[in-house]
Amino acid sequence: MMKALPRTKIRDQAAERIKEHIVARKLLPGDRLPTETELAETFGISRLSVREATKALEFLGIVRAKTGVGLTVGQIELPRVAEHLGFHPALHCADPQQLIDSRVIIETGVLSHVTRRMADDDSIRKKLQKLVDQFRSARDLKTWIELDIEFHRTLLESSGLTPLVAFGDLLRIFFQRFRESVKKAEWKVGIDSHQCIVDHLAAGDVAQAAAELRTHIESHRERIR
Amino acid sequence: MMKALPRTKIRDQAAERIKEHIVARKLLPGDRLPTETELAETFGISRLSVREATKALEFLGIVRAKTGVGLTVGQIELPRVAEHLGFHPALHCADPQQLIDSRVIIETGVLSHVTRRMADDDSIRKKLQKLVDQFRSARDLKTWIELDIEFHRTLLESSGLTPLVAFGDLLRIFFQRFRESVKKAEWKVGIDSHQCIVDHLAAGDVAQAAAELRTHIESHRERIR
DNA sequence: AGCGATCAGATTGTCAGATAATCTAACGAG
DNA sequence: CTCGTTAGATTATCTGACAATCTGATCGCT
Repeated sequence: MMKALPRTKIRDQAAERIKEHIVARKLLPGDRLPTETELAETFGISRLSVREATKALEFLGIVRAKTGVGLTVGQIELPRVAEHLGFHPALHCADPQQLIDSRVIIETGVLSHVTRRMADDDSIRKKLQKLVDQFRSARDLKTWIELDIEFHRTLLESSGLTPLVAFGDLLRIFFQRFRESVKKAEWKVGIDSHQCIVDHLAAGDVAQAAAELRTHIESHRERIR
Repeated sequence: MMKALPRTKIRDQAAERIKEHIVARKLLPGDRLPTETELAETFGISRLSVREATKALEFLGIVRAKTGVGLTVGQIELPRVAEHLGFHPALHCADPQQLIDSRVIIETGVLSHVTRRMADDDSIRKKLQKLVDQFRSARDLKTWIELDIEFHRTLLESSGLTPLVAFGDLLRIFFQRFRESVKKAEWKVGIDSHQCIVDHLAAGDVAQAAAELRTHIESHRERIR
């Protein structure tokens, strides 16, 4: 199996060896890996150092650990990785205008997928409509924010494109503080926009829905300049 | 500072708290974090459990540790992430068709930004053209792949929207294996597509450039079904 | 005064030994 | 046959400790 270790940080070497083991054996998600104790013996290191390595790999989904059972090969899910993209300088230091532009591109870009799926599944329209109705009867900023977020997320989800849902979630985190500065009158406009977007989508009119959505998202532009 | 912990895996909670701390304090790369011992005291857990959390974060670059000094904030570096994720594409859990759709949306979505900037800065066109020329004179798969990646990345970069560049880099990691199965004749078609895209962009024709780019990216669709 | 060497203190890296928590399979009772 | 219990296996977390590395302060020499 694997041979004992040379240099650098012991846990990093262990992590590399585990990866090598997975590749060499052509292991797939769900396949069993040696136990922590076995790995510790094989590498000639402490079990806790093995754990440091496996927790690192586990963070990315490469390895799965189950108490009482053992270690298995995991799988790498894009949304989980995307989640941490928030610590990438491009997001962390992003210009607010870029956040707006990025949201516009993503959200208008998925609309053709939304309308196509909406044509087959009316529950999509119903779900969005329900959010608009809830928004209309909401009375405080906190709820408006939650419902606005929910609406836009549901829109992305309705496309079925999980990578973009993940990315939208990420942008949302950085966008949060801008929502908090929206005035009461502007939230009312926002409700009408959401309704308008749902109506255009229901009619299969991607271009009009996109135009409305763009205007809606860009309404933040002046306020956050 | 941070308060003591409730539930689930203790190390995972610790990792989340550390991330929250970084975000709440608006910490930047290089900024000091509490020491392992301090974190252990604050969270009311063992120092080794703190280490399991920090090693996980360190694997992605979010945290840096230096013997004798302490912990600092790091940042996500996608080449490092790519290395970790790319070692065994069989572990990737991302629907290929969704990757294609997402790429189409992102890359066509930035084109109006590219043409606008290209009108003011001819070096953008020159840079893209140079990549096409290099592509045309390349003779092996590895170089074709590199240049294709470089072209698409440059396209995103040319928009000036750094969040989308980072996200495009992430998508690329999951897309890598599909590039490797492209046949020689298809790479030649790819070269002409790149040229066509550059020409349309130079002419300020976003719609045509978008159509060509969509066709180019979607050329993968049948092969990776 | 400036430079280099040494040392003390701080912090991470790794370990040994141990108990707690969770899962699975086997066995026994109804 | 089904359900409950138990034993064994393995991960989750802990205490206590020493090793390795870094940084800043101090001292000695030129």
